[in-house]
Amino acid sequence: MNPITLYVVDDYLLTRISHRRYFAQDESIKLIGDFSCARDCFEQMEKMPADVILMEIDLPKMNGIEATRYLKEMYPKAKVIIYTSQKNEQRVLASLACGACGYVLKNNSDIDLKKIIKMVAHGEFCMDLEVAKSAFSSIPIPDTKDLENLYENRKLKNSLTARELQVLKLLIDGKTNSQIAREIIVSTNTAKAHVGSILTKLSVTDRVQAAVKAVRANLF
Amino acid sequence: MNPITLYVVDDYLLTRISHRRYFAQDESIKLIGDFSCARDCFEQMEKMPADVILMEIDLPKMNGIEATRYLKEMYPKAKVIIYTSQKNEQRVLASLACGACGYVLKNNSDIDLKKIIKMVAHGEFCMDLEVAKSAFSSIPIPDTKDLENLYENRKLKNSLTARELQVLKLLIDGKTNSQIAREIIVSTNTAKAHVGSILTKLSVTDRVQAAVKAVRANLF
DNA sequence: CTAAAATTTGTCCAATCGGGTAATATACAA
DNA sequence: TTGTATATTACCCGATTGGACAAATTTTAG
Repeated sequence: MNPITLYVVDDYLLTRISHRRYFAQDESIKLIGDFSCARDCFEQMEKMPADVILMEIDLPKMNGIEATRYLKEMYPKAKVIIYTSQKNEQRVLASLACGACGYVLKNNSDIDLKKIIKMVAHGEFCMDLEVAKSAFSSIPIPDTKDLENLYENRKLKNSLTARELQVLKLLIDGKTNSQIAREIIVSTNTAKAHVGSILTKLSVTDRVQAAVKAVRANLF
Repeated sequence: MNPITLYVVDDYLLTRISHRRYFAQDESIKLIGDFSCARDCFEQMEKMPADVILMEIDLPKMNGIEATRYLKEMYPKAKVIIYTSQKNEQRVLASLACGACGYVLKNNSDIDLKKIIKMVAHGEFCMDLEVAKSAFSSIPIPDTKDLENLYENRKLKNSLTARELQVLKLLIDGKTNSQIAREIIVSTNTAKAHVGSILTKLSVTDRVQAAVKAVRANLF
């Protein structure tokens, strides 16, 4: 089995040196380069792409999240692991959205970075449990009893007709009844009627509540 | 080091048998019980809590996601790994919200379940990369350049005064101007004025758009 | 084919909304 | 101390909204 090739991007020299030591006597992971900024890493990736990139977020010029997005776009097979000291929820979510395959905290002496790198290289996604907790805390707990309608968007969607869904989407865009009417080429009265039945079906009393309910249910 | 204790919950007998074999000759992971339904697992947990529970989702009576929520409530230290064959996005999100520490696909011959169990027991969060991709696909990619305002909810929040935020929250609940006025004990005119400046600051033209923008930005 | 559901349009009316303009009071910072 | 931002209230007006009721046409499903 070929060793896993690894790049490290971290602007702090001592961190890079410590990484070099840490991976030096390892057979299965080969640290083939370390960089103080994203651009240097990109250049090297062109010449010799690595399997895994260990990425700090706080970097000069281009930050690690942006760099992750770029790397995933250019090298979809490359695995980026965020390795930083903050577990800011926004940053975690942004990292996940940008395609990071892991998020590990520096100030966690307890973890085995090598094992995580191997797991990620092997097709797993890994995070510190602590990070996962804070990142997933914003996911609402659904009605766990009904597996088919966990987040009830299907229930909602199913209760509305195709036309009503179309109208609801426009309603969410903030359109008035007459604007909606113009868009779907019916009379204002018709648009009003559709909105009316949407309100009834969603059991709300006005379009604001309807819009919020739909957005919260992730209908659009 | 003590071996990791493990329970398996899966209603399919052959799966349980195959697990027994799989973990039989392992020193570091001790499979100390397997159950065909959640209730049996709960009973046993009372007598002897396990470190890790491997949980199918599709179970008779109580499903695995509900069971996960229950277990995390009763035994916060226990680690639940969802082990199932579907990667339905809703189910993944629900599992994460309910505190699962992992989500592994059955039909992935390539993975090393033992390694994952060890990682999870050790305080990591693990998922198949495939699962992660589908689950995180709904997270919007933020403005990656501005680390401080990744999801611009802070930007939004900062531009509004405390009073306006209070009004915005009520607006999102679908309250009318006069209802808002009653709640914060001011005149209807005042409430109207606040709503007006909210609309201006969010650069939208009506309260529906304001509500949607606020909800989308995860302001509430 | 037939019954049910969805789509369409209309009218009336009271309530609500958003914009504009303006004035007063207060608190906080330069 | 002197602004600048915030909070408060008021009035007017046209546009929009939601409820209620009624009815025609089209589509869909049994």
